[in-house]
Amino acid sequence: MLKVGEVASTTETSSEAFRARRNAGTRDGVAGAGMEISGGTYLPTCNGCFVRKTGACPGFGVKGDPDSNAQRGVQPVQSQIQVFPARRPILHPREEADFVPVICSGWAATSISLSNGRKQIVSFLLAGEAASMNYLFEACAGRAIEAVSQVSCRKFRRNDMRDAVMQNPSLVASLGRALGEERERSDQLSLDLSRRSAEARIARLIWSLFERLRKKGQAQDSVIDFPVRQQQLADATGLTAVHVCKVLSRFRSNKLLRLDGRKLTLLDQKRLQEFVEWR
Amino acid sequence: MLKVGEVASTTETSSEAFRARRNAGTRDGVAGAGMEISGGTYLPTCNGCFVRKTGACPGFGVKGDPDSNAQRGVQPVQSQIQVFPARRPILHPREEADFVPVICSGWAATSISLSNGRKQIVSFLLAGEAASMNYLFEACAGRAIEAVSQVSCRKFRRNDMRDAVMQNPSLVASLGRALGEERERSDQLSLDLSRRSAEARIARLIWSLFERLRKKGQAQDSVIDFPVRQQQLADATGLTAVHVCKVLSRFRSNKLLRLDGRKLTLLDQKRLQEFVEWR
DNA sequence: CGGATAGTTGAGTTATCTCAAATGCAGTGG
DNA sequence: CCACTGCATTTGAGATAACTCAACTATCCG
Repeated sequence: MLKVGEVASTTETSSEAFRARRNAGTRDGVAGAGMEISGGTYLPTCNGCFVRKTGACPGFGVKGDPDSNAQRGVQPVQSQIQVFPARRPILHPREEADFVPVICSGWAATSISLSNGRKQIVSFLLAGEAASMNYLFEACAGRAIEAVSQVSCRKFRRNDMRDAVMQNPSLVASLGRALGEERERSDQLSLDLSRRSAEARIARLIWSLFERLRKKGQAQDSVIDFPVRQQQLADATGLTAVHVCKVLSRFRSNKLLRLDGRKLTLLDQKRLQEFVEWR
Repeated sequence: MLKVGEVASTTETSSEAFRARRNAGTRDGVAGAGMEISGGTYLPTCNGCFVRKTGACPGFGVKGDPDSNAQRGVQPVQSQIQVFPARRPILHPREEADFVPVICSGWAATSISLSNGRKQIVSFLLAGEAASMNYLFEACAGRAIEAVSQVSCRKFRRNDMRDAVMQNPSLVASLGRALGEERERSDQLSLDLSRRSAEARIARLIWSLFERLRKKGQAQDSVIDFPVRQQQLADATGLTAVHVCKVLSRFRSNKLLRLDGRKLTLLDQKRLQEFVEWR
């Protein structure tokens, strides 16, 4: 069983962890945000990310998986899976890494920082998301990745991964779509930071995280796990932690949402969504 | 001779314009910012962009061009070249275009807008720059492109272009590098918008534009053509035109730069560069 | 239980915005 | 060549969203 800090190097061996998860996960048809084992250890809970389609993920290279390319004779790409406790760095901003990092469970964040400590979180990464398609080509210089909640992260060998994608037109198409989504998000981030009010930025961030989890089947009704600190919300919205706090309490008193423990409940999706589209 | 608004469809025919330019351009070894013809018409002045390496640009598919893949038997990709007057839209934000736009001469800007008119310029495009590598895969939904100065823009058929790139490993590598640069720039933009002062944003923008032109050999000493309006500087830095004006006049009175007519002179590169690295 | 981390609240400051009026500059038509 | 129009820039005065600082409380974790 995989413990915090342990590394499992693998081409196809450590897929037991995945198989265990998948069985547990599909038992009731709902994928939870993380399966807690005695002692707070989490197992991967992703439903498969971009890599799954390539047939390169050992977690899904299992016979009979309809989404897997295993049957088509694609070889899994060598990878390591590794577990990080919350708030720990996963990848340093100047690390010349030759791998593609993928979040298998938990929440992570990618950020860039000024030397005076000021920081911008560029994106949150949820279970089943590659950090960025850019890693297929080269390390994202300057970007740090850190764990928000406890995270398990799989690192695929870049060159093998890239070649596997390039030789398959339908994967190239997926790559293009993924790159497009990244671009769209980063455009919207710029627009948020420059032209939207603090309220709108926070509402939009929360809404988009909720939507992403909902699409993965990880929202129960209108409540989601929300391990993000206010300081991190501030880093993601270009605000101050103090100001985030004030806006959030305004939201609370307006009955837009509830946020306690590490659970987030959307109480008035309609009004919240107005922020998303406008202002 | 190509006039404003005219369209030249071509696979390799309209390369005369390019050949003319190249001859003129290389006469004294310096590429000017635009070759003025009687009546204010400009001809392309790029030194070749990403597309040149693919051998797909008819402007450079000429025998004996060492950078060209023409000798290696690569077919030029079908394209149209088109001239736009300053301040005119080149590509509408929701246009489902099946081509890759490349700026052959002049300045353009890509931007995204809110429905209330607020706007963020995501990048300036200089002669010899593709609008974004994303266009190789799909249209950049939501992004508008508009001419800043007079622009000539070549549009390559997307699918042919993409296939040409994908089947050549060294082009894939260039693509990766280009995507990385785009990511880096958009990361830095977010960081600017959220965490840097108005002074720093403007100084950095000006500095980076200057550097890009200098690398293309389009800076005479420390002066460049600078067709950008203050409103556009504001749209690019997330500020107000009024505030941009105030910051610029502070820069002027501090003898950091001169900016009149449509010429920009950097008077104190050292002090300006301090903004670039810090704050 | 104690120390560290995270969140809350209030008071005062400031960078940037909005509004408005004045100036300059380029292009147009007579 | 001139008056006229429309856009870009400049400048000042006042408003405000978000910031900083600081003290306090709540929560987490060993």
